[in-house]
Amino acid sequence: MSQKRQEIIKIAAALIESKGYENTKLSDILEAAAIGKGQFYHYFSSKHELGLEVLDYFYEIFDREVLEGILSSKKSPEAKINEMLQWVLENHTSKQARCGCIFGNIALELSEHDPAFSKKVREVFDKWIDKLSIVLEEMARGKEGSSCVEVAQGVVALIEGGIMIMKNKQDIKVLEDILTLARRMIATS
Amino acid sequence: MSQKRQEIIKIAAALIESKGYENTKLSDILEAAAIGKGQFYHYFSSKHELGLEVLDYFYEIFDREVLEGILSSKKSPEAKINEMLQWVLENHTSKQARCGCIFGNIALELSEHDPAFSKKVREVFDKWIDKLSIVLEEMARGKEGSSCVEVAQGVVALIEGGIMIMKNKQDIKVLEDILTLARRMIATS
Amino acid sequence: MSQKRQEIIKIAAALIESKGYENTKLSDILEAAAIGKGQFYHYFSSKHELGLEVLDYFYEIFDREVLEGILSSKKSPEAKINEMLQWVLENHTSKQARCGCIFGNIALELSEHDPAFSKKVREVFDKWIDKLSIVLEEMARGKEGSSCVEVAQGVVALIEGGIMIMKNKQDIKVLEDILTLARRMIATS
Amino acid sequence: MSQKRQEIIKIAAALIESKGYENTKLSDILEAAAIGKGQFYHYFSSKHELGLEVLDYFYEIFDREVLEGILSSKKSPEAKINEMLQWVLENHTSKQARCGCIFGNIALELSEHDPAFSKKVREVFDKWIDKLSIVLEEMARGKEGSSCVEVAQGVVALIEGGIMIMKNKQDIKVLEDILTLARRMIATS
DNA sequence: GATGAATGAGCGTTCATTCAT
DNA sequence: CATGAATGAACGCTCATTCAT
Repeated sequence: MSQKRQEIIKIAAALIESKGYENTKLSDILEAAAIGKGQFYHYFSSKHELGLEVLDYFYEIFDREVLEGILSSKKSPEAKINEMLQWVLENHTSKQARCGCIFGNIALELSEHDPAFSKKVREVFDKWIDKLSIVLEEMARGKEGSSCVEVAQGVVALIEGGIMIMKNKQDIKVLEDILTLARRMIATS
Repeated sequence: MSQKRQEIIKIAAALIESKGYENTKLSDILEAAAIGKGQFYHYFSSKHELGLEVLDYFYEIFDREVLEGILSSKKSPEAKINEMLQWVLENHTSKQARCGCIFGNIALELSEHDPAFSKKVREVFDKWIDKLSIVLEEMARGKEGSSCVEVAQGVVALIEGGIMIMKNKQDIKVLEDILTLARRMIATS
Repeated sequence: MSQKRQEIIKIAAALIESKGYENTKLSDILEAAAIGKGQFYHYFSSKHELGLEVLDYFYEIFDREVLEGILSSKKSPEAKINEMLQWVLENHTSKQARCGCIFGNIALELSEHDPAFSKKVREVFDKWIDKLSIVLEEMARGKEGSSCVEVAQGVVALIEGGIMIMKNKQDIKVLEDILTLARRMIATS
Repeated sequence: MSQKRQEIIKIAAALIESKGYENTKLSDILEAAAIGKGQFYHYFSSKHELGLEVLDYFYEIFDREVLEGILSSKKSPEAKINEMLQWVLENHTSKQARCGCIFGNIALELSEHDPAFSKKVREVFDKWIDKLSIVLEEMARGKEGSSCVEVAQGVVALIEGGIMIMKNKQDIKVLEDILTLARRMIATS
């Protein structure tokens, strides 16, 4: 994979994360990347393709850091949950509650009319719920309770909804409170 | 208020709910309402103004049916919670899990660059959390537990996140499961 | 002539004088006159017709006050010239150098593509030059000098050009200086 | 500067000179230049920007040919005046008295509502009066008379007013007569 | 590989005028 | 007489994409 191509993806990712896909114009990307139109269309067949690559880029980070790095580690399930929630909080704290979740944003912005984006986002949520569900399973050994998949889905939904409200209020405290509830949801499941 | 104006708002509301604000072109609205450009601008000063009216339109329904009709009724808090969750489920079932929550959609689509939309959405969430929190207070009399406001916020986040995932998966079952968790979140708070 | 019609002309005249013909929208006129579209089109067949009436309205004032009231009076030619120049200065002083000459404005704004406007403006200038020329003739009895018509035309041109520069600079002093030169131009002709 | 850009400016200049700024539609320019909308907006950010460039284009010609080429030359003041007046006459003769003065036209069409245009026109008039005043000063050494600046302003006003009347009458003779008066105004100052 | 000039369908908006009541 | 809803052509402008060099 060309290095320039990766650089373009990274630059576009930052723009799309903070401004949204439609609202990030190709000219914004070209300017930020300091390249011409010809170079862009040499690396990508369309803005749409770049968008999918950007989604992949975010997915790779999320997969490496959270799904693999945290949820698939050798630590105790409790520690894994803790670290995941901590990761979420830190991620949005560093962006000052401004960006929202890129997957949720894309889900709502483009899912409806673009099956390719929709599919990718669905895979992210599915995999997240799946991995989380396995961790919950570890915790739940021998205990009664709801289906771990459903709880995992609930935790993801709670986090996504929390991020949405946090972004709308521009207040990181919303997310902190939500994560506390996520902990309890897991504990009482 | 003119009847035609109301009709345009209603038609636009349906389009915006299912396609999003930016992706609903003025020409879509004109075609659906069978009117000309001039007539549109006779009733509205801009697409933006229409968008705000559409948000008001949804808020009025939500306020009348849920915030006032259900959460402010004389029934038991348990019944009110039940009816609210039921309303949410029915609302999205009737739309076949296709639209998502109009407030959440707008929140993510426009919050960032349009303060007017952002403010209206914030008010909806705030009022919903506030009313729900009062109901939770009624239920919690004498009991220990988390702050009702935070739990209410969590319930709203859970529902919003659940609707987002439901829409992305195009599967109403997601929402059913999420609402079950919402019940438990309230019960164990 | 209907009184309402006259009222509309007067209101439109004020708007057109200060904002120009094209830049005065029909809706501005309707609002200022507090009438509906139907009433307007009852009295006038088009904006264009109103424009011509407005030009007539200004011409009537100019004719009554200057061409007849001053230039055709029984006073000495010197007094008549003096009063005419004084009238010009007072007219623009009261409007704070903001409007320019309505005839000059229309001449430049519409002459090119609208023969009807062009013709009316031409008549105003012709009649002004003509009347002024007669006064100059009275003064010149027995003296040598340029043709009075040409001097009259020069005085009118000087005044119009002076008003143009005055408006552009938004400075009434320009006009004062110009009128001094007009006096000398007449004296030395 | 791109050659195409210059070509567009030149074509637009001819249209705007003869039809006015507002009355020259973008589509007229595109058609005359045989280009598409996209190309236009590749070179200019707006019609407004083009308008200012067109004004600059005319100013450069005027500055090079008249302000510098004639008024700042080493010839006698009398010759300079003569050549300037001759330039004005030839300029309008070649355009068959149809266009008027572009600076005067813009002054009256846009001065009021567009400060950028107004400022540029003001600078043209100021510089013209200034340069002319210096020439008049040369002529006046040792003689009594009015302030040269005021006379210069009067000459410019006379010319501008004369062009206006010439355009309205579509008759170059008006301008010839006016220029004769301008000569006398200078001689008797 | 790389440039940026060129394309053109589509956007939201304006506004004089017409027409049903 | 009067209303104001309705029309629709035209406007300036956007922007992803294509193409000649």
